[in-house]
Amino acid sequence: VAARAGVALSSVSRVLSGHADVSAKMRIRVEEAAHTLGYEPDLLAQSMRSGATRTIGFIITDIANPMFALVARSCEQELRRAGYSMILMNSDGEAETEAENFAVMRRRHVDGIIASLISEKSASVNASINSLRAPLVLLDREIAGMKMGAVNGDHRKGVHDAVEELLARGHRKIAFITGGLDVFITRDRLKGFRDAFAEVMVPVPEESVALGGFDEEFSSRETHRLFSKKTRPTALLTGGVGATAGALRALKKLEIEPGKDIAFVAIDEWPMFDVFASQFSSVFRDPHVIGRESARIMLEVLSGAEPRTAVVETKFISRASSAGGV
Amino acid sequence: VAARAGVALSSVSRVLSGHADVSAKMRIRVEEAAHTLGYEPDLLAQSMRSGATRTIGFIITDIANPMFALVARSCEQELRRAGYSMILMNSDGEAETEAENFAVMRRRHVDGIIASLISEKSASVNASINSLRAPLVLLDREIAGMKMGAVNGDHRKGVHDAVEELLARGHRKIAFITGGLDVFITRDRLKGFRDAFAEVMVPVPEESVALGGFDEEFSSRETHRLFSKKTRPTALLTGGVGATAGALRALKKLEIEPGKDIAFVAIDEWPMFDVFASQFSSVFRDPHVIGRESARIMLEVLSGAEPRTAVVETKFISRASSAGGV
DNA sequence: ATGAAAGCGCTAACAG
DNA sequence: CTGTTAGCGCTTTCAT
Repeated sequence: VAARAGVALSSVSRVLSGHADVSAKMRIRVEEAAHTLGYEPDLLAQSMRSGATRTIGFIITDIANPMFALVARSCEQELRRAGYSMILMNSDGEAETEAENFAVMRRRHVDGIIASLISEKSASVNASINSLRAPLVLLDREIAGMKMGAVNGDHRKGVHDAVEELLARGHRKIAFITGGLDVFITRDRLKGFRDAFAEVMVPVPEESVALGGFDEEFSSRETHRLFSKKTRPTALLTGGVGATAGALRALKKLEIEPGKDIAFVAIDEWPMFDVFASQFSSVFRDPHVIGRESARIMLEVLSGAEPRTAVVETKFISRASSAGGV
Repeated sequence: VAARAGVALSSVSRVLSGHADVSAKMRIRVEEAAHTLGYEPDLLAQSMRSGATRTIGFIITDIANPMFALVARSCEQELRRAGYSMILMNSDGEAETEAENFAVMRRRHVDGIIASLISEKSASVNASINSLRAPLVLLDREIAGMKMGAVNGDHRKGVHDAVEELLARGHRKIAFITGGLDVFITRDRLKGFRDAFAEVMVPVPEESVALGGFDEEFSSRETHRLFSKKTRPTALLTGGVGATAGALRALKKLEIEPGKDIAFVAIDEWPMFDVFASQFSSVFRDPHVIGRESARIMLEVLSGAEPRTAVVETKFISRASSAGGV
């Protein structure tokens, strides 16, 4: 190392780690030497000593989901500014892969993990989490009895407002397609859905609710099933970009025009939404805020704070498409 | 460590690293002990010793660009299967940030870097690259005199075919908006643009070519400028998802309908393209192939192979929108 | 075939 | 205030 400044290595270390107890002379001398030698600290060795890698794991189903890509960007920015790097791993929708990703993160000694779990219920997940030494921040997931950070959307609100409007417009048979009940986000959305019906004392059309997956295939299949019936729903609500994509493809095939033949509300927006889907009502949440908050909570916890839950608002934005199907 | 199998640590190491020269008895005994103790190797210490971190840096402008998100997903999958992890860093369009990202990667001792540089020309980039010990794979960039891997689209082909069709339909004043000439991708696209004009002996409408940035703002501004003129172009070609988004927003404001008032071809597709933009002609390239190939080239180089350049085909897909504006 | 010991680059504890 | 020394968890000579 740059101990060729004529001093001991420990003095160098002290200077570069900004320790007190160093003379100005020493400081200058070392800094000069370090500079001319183009010295760069070896983060690996530092990590090994300190136990902290200044590395955060980011585990999601699929970075190609535009919502997650936006979250990841803002999260990475925030982490980077604080001197942390992000290790990205996709779980590809496989619980097994997800568990393996957690294991890799543990072996890599990441300082923390920000994750959107496939399911809160799977055994592998709980094993992964329990054996984790690093703090965890979950995105729209809730695991009881564990103290961890979280960023949760106020999904109930957005969905409630959307359904409220649909009900006011006279819709009764409202279809709702999104992921399964094994994740907080769906439970919260469903709550909004049910609450809106309850408020106007209308029974929930259980047979039109399809909760099973965020993937396009599930949504496409369920849309087909629900809208091929003789008495099809008059409105459709899809939760998540994948669900929306699958539903829209299916509707196209069925020659049902969303916003005209049926009322339609998309939960979550996607790239160029304003250009191509500006007539679509939506339930909006700001992915930038989600990413930023998840990073901030993580950084707080790493500096000793108690983990907290950030709630991100969702907003129903009524546009032309919710006026269809009447 | 699990030297409580009653043997020396070195033997344990030998067994777990699959070394030869170990008796079957020893192997079994150690594996058993390792298993019961739930031993997991410390990747950090391993890296420290071996010098290899099994970590690949992925540096791009913005993971929220859907094209890059798809590339990143496939790339990460491929790397993960080979036991490597991906560290993601966005450059946010800032050369300075990009350079800093390279520096962080170096300090982290990543085994390699896959990057889509902001510019091939900036001083900071060349400094970053030259001081890099790790192999580099570039995405659609070409830096002369350096031996490195690359994944380049055959952009010339796709753009050529698109412009050829537009010219055949009688268009002469064809606008072309995309990034600057300081990156291979633009130069290759421009070549296709020029070649198509040359083949039919028509002069290139230089005043309608705006090469300056992949961001929406640039594209939006240039679209405004070009299509506000008295003799506006009759066709528009936009290179990249950002450029397309910016142009479409501007056209909307100008009340010019792409595919009807003017012919329109988008280079690169985006999420739900098939649902909302199915009438749009496009120049398509498969991001999955790009991501996969970039990972493969990296893995090859890491196992001692010479870096190579993979060429990914691009395909002009003619749809209704290229028939507009005649 | 196995054990003992050195060392990767750094920081922290202890002397001086 | 500064130098010396031990050790993070692992792999790898070098002896046995």
